[in-house]
Amino acid sequence: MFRMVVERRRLESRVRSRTRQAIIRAAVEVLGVDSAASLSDIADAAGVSRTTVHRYFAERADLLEAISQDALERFALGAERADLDTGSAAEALDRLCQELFELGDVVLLLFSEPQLITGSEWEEENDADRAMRRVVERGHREGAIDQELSPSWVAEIVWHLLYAAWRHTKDGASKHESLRLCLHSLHKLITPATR
Amino acid sequence: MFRMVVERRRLESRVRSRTRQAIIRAAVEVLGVDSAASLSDIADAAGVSRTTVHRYFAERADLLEAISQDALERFALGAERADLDTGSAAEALDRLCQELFELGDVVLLLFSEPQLITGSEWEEENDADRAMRRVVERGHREGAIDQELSPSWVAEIVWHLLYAAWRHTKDGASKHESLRLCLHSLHKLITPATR
DNA sequence: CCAAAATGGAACACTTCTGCCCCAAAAAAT
DNA sequence: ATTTTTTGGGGCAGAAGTGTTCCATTTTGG
Repeated sequence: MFRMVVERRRLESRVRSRTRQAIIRAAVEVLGVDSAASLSDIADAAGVSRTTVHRYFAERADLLEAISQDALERFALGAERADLDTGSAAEALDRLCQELFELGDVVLLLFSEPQLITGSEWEEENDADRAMRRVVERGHREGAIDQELSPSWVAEIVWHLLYAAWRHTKDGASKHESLRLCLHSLHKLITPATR
Repeated sequence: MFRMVVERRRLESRVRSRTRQAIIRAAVEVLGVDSAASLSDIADAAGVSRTTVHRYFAERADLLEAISQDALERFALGAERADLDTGSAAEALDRLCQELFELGDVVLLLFSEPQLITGSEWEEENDADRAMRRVVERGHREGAIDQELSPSWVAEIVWHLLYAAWRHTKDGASKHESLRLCLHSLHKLITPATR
């Protein structure tokens, strides 16, 4: 009896959490194309009524906040999956890029909607950035990454290369080719100058 | 008598053209920060009444169109000033970057408001892109630019490096240091791999 | 100084989006 | 099978932005 009461509301029901995810994903997709899209547009894309959207996210700002959170979590998960402490720094950075490349639509949205990343949780270094910094510092020590390039600049570049690659796919290039170009460019960039 | 009539409306009066410029510049600045800014915001930033904005640009879309045109012209002017046929391809590309870097706020806006570059005039290669392509092709012939990197990819990268550099300044870095990093990164990127 | 050009301010109707409410229907859980 | 959960649709009031008009005022140019 007690168990029932306690467990009943501990987590969201699967139905609700699936619906919530669907709305967030749809929002990312739609807002990526038109950052001024209305909640109706998002609801349609999610295959849900506008009423339902409001049930999950009372105000538009709440939805945006949720998108922001979701993005951070997905970035963190990608960084984790990249298993950065294995192999050379260059290889680790490669794997990180490959993981983050999968999140292209999120990257696209964050670039085209800078308002989203003005929250306090973006002020401090997020998990992906922290992961990048660690790899770059390791690369510096191991002599695999140009010392002229600060970790923050490398991070900036990585995000932009990912963005560029993703845009390249939107222009018709294959995902594989785009990712290849992205990694090739990154390699040349970070390789220390031969002297 | 005839001459007066003919010349009177051949061009806009200096007053009008100055006001028009002020509105466009203000719009670029304001929309770069918040792409959903209202016409009132833009009018305020331009030091002009909303009525006046409407006098110059009947609809919001007309203002956006004007911004788009203005951007194209400024890019073209930058490409022209870069004097691309002088010196090595790498040097020419450097100069082009330096010119375009001056247009940071425009680049910022175009990246954060992709809707702006969906017009037909952006479909075809614009002057800056064409200029880049020519330089890259020259670099390929002269062996100064990695043949693996297609002109379109180099162009994509250049825009992103410029954008990254401009964002870097928004994060507190000096313009000079940002530009230096941008050019340094570009050099490493385009230099053919030593084999 | 005078006429024309350019601007500012206020008001107006119109549209769109938003946030909220209620109730009936559908889906899921027990 | 029935009870709870979740959803859809409709309506409604309020906010905000837009496009337009009219008139008074300022600025410009001759």
